[in-house]
Amino acid sequence: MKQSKISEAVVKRLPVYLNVLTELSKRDVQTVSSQELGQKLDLNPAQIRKDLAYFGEFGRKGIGYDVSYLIEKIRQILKLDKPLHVALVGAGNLGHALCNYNTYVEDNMKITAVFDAHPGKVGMKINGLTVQPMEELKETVGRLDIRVGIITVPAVEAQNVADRFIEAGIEAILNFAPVILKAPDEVRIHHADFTTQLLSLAYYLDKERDETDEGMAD
Amino acid sequence: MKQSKISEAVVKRLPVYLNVLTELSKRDVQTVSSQELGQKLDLNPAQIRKDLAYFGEFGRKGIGYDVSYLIEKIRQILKLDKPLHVALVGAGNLGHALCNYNTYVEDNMKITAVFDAHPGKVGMKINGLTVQPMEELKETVGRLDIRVGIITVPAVEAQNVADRFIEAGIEAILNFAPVILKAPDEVRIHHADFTTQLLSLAYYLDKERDETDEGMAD
DNA sequence: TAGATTGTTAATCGATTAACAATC
DNA sequence: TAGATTGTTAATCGATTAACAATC
Repeated sequence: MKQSKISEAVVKRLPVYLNVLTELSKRDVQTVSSQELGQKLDLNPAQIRKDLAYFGEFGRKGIGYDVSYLIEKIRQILKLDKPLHVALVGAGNLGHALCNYNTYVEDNMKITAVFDAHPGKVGMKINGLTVQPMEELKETVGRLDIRVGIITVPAVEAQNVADRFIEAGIEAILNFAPVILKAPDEVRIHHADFTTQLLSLAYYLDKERDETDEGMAD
Repeated sequence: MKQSKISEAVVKRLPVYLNVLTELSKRDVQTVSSQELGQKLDLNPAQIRKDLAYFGEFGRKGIGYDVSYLIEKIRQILKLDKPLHVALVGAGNLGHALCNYNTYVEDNMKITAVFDAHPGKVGMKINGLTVQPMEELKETVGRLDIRVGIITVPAVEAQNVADRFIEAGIEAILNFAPVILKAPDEVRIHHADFTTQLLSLAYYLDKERDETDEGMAD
């Protein structure tokens, strides 16, 4: 388990595998081959086998992978075999959306505290949780053993929130604000800004439409 | 302009550049070097120069890049030099969040129609837009020249929405549901499911905490 | 002129894919 | 045994980085 060598690309695919496997499990599928998985996910079967092989020998030659067993193993790898507590700052629409999502709950990841700097938001109930003021962040994070933070505040406030998270001992942050956060190397930061994703999509639009209609556009 | 050769990695970075450049522009910064950009974005300056050089010679040796000019050029590359209309299906919290975001508006990208399959949602006002029933999707997409679609519905409904989009002639889709969508090759699909992103974050948590506290945990 | 910085080629690094022996 | 499929090594492919001539 020389985890140091495992690339980000591999790690990013693990939850995707988990996703499909959970689907299969619900449909009572017992066994799956790398080829079947590859088809479903539009990935090369060799890549899937290689990804998994970084962490151990989970399959059986000639047979494939046992769905339940592989789910269990991937959960272990992702450290989702124990409940993992998450804090969220920013009780706007996006914050609400994330709190109401419960896909990750069955994966042992759960948002257990919500904060907002604006007094108008404090006290609100979101999916059973009460929005707390920022002043309570540090104490709550410690008390509930929260290790992951989500930032869903406007860009200007994001770095400040990150600093608070770091100060409180958060180990990893998922940032939805369109800002590059500064943080010490020990704190893992992932960027989930969808503005960027949306804009990049435009590149792939058919040019023809512009070129062909050049003269008659408008 | 052999666009065929440009990798997805490069295209994904362009909006990020645009972001920082817009920031700089607001602060009336005239000129920026690849080194400065690299520092801000935590990227190798050579990479930034190379990315830009795929599309033309936008800088001046010994000087750097003119901020406004580079913004203009990147907008052109991303086809954001003209207004680009976007439709969104799924008027839940996430849909609301995206509609209220206006970061991309200054980038010429705008959500101009919102749909929802559930009668309870139809007629709602979101940021000036009225939620329409799915039946009106095709007609509206045609009339408003909408070319990009965003899916913010639950996983089970996502493929159906995608099919409707494709039927209506949408060219690119940003999908927030945790499902791999099937679509013809001409339609570009980007995956923006944050469940996956959140789960992968867990991998990077410090194991020590588990190992050290092994005996005394709980 | 001297210093800075681009655009670009060459070198490096890393990730994906193909191929196949091992084995269920 | 024959067919299927893994785990893994080797080959390929692609992306990042270094280096430097060109030039502002």
